[in-house]
Amino acid sequence: MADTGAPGGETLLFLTDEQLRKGIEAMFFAYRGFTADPDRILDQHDYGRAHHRAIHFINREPGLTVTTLISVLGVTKQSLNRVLRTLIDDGLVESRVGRRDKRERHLYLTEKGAVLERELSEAQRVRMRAAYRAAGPQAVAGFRQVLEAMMDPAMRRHYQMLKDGA
Amino acid sequence: MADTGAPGGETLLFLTDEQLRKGIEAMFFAYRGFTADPDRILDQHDYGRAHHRAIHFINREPGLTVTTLISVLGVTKQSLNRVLRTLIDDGLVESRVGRRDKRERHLYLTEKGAVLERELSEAQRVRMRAAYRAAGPQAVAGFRQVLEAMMDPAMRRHYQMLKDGA
DNA sequence: TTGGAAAGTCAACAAGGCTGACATAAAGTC
DNA sequence: GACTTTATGTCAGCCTTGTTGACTTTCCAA
Repeated sequence: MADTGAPGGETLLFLTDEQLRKGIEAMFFAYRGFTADPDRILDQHDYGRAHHRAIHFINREPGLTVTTLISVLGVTKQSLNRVLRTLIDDGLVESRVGRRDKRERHLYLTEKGAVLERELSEAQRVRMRAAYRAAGPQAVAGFRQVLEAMMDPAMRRHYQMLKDGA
Repeated sequence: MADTGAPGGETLLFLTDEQLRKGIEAMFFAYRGFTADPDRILDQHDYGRAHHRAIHFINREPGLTVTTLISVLGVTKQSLNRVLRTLIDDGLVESRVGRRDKRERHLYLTEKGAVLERELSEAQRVRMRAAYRAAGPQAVAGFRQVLEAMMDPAMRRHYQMLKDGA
């Protein structure tokens, strides 16, 4: 498919179906790379991607409640619970009863949990760093802009909230 | 975590752990948006994401063999076969015996398959288009550069091959 | 002619989504 | 104080989609 013939061909070239398709495929292939390194580590520990995600956000926002984590991850409580249960039983995550509201459970990584978190995130950062370095600062800015625009509003809110520090 | 104190602080700011983490989270949240619209359509048709992926690449490269598709998708033949079986039985995909090598099966979308493909990819393009438009051409270029750098070499080869037209 | 590649299939299993139902404790409301 | 709502946990069952392993058929190529 060639240019749509829309006015300003050059500047709108990036909106052709062909360009969009390339973006779609880039997302698909890149996401595979994105998860590949942590996946290998998780395998060794008998954990899955779901554990990684929980660990990531508990580390990011220590003391967050179960409800918040459910909302960030976009899964059901039953689904999260299964994962959380093993992490707590294995001593990677601690669940503390809320002080103000005793119904709430606040989640924290234990030292053991923090160790795994660092291992996972460092592996992921290595690849990210290489990609950033290869592409350069301008590209990185664009990368983030497009990704942000691609998020659902609810997800963008979570992202923004985490964005500028806890 | 502040600047590493490395030389050229400003230009290397995008390589801090904090910046890398934001990129990681952006990937996570954006990928959810990326798959959300097709997922809704697939639900209605009683298909899953795996079917979408197969349909996408068969459309992209009509006549590709099962082995190639397995390699592109990065799954086992048993896994692909289950998905492919339903698509063939439902009349969305046609499997033709190879002319030169009769062991090979070449995959094509039927008209019915092409209809669903267009529905799915159009939904995905709508979001992509909006994101591209919001971010602008420069950002899009950067987006693609970073994603490309993030891929595993084997995946990048597939991407490149598809990149410049079939 | 024989070895190996491409494909298909069967069986079994696991991770991680989901829904529905039900239980408990703690808050909040009237 | 009784009632309702919220947060959490848990049991049971289902689905998709990934895995491994075994075995078969077809057929190209050395």
